Amino acid sequence: MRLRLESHGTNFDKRAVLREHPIFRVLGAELIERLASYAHTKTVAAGTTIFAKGDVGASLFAVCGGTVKISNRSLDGKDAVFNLINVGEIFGEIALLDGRPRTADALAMTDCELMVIDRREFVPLVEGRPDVALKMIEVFCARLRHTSEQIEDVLFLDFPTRLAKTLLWLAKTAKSSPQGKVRITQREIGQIIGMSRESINKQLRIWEQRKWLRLERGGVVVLSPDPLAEIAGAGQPAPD
Amino acid sequence: MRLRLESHGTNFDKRAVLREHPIFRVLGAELIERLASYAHTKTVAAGTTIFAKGDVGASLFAVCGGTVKISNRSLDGKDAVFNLINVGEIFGEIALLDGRPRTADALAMTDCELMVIDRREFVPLVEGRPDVALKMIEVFCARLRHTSEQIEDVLFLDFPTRLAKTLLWLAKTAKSSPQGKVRITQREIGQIIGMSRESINKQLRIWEQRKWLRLERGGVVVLSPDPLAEIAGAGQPAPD
DNA sequence: TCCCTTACGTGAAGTGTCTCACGTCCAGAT
DNA sequence: ATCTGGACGTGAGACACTTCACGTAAGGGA
Repeated sequence: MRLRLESHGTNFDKRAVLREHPIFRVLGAELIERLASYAHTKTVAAGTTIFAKGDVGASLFAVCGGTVKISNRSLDGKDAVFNLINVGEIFGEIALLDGRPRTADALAMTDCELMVIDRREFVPLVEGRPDVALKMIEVFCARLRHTSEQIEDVLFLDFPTRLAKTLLWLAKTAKSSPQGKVRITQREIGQIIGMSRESINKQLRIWEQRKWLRLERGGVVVLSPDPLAEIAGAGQPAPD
Repeated sequence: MRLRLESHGTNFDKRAVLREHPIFRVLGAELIERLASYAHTKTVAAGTTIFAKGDVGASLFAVCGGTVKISNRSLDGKDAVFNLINVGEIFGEIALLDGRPRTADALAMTDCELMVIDRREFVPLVEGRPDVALKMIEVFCARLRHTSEQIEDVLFLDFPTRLAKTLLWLAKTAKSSPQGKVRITQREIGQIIGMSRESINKQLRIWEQRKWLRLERGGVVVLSPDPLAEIAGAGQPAPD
């Protein structure tokens, strides 16, 4: 594991992050100050495991920089990616609030800057501030909608449709460079939609020949999102 | 659709249900009284659609009797069952709290007695009572854990393992008569785990020949749960 | 009582995806 | 400058599951 990055305490402004964050900005300046004094920051290198499934640690993480992969490894080594968490989002909120073991692994895909808030500090805050509780509930609702949609997709949609959908999601959501370039390996795409690397490759090559995208080592450049969106949105027919 | 059941207002004690319910019993007698006066009851016959995906109605349902199926229909008519809700549980909490359209269909599998609480009444309650908010968050956490596990299962486990697991879940959770008899059709089992009726039938017959269970019209009787539990728990190998 | 719908049982044929096997190319390490 | 591991490309074969087609049986309504 490379260590290109040193962990040196606070290297970004916790208060600013909290003030800008959709969940925490409902707090007044006073509570933000209080939270910021509790929270500590953490800088981790790409490849670091932030927590693993089964861990009992109960903290909330806010991503201040980088991308975190929420995934899950089966007994025979297969990986399933549930979600990618980017700047301004949070993760680990389930174990934070019910105190039970973590349901998945969290892995830093890139070098990451994280803010860590502990259950001991957060739960009293929620108890005293119903509006924070409601914000958290909103987060849970969004997660639940996302997860339900994932199940739906796996059960209902065929492979090209899911791939198109995932590609667009990655291009929109994740760390895509200026012109829709998504930095992700084909193997990782396979782990997100639960298919083999080879299958991903075959479909992507078909689309590359149609000039809808361009394949590079460690990345995909989406050239024309529209036909992909049509496939993704079509729901059933799925032309190819 | 038969109408063996008449809908005649309050035919069970709302207050008693609220007092006994894991979520609502944290409220004092006063708030229970207030909620009970807001909530109305509803009795629906088996087969009734309680709400459909895309509906904007924002109410919470508590099941006071019967079983409700939370499912989802694909464009080509396939059904996926996300969850079965039994006595003492609630459903519809996502749309209740974020006010967005329903993510799934809710269908009465049996004649059902429901209690309905509206967003207008519930949200102010949550705002005023952080402990209720925390209880709701617990419900969300449980849902999220269940849903994540479903995804894991679909992606990682092979067919017999999933079937064994589902069978045991049904026997424990659902409306099983005294000796592990589960009242469910093979088609419905297929919809829960996302496989064809024929595949379900073939595997069940293998197990029937081993005397692990007995098949009946509209039901499965689990005779010896232990070997099934072993298959379900095995995780990967999956003997058959 | 006779339908007629629904559920179960079962084989044959078709097919999508995985696995395996291989080769190529690139990037960073030594 | 070479080595070496990872990522991509691509075909052949295997196999699990689906679909289709059919038959049987049970229950409910007219």
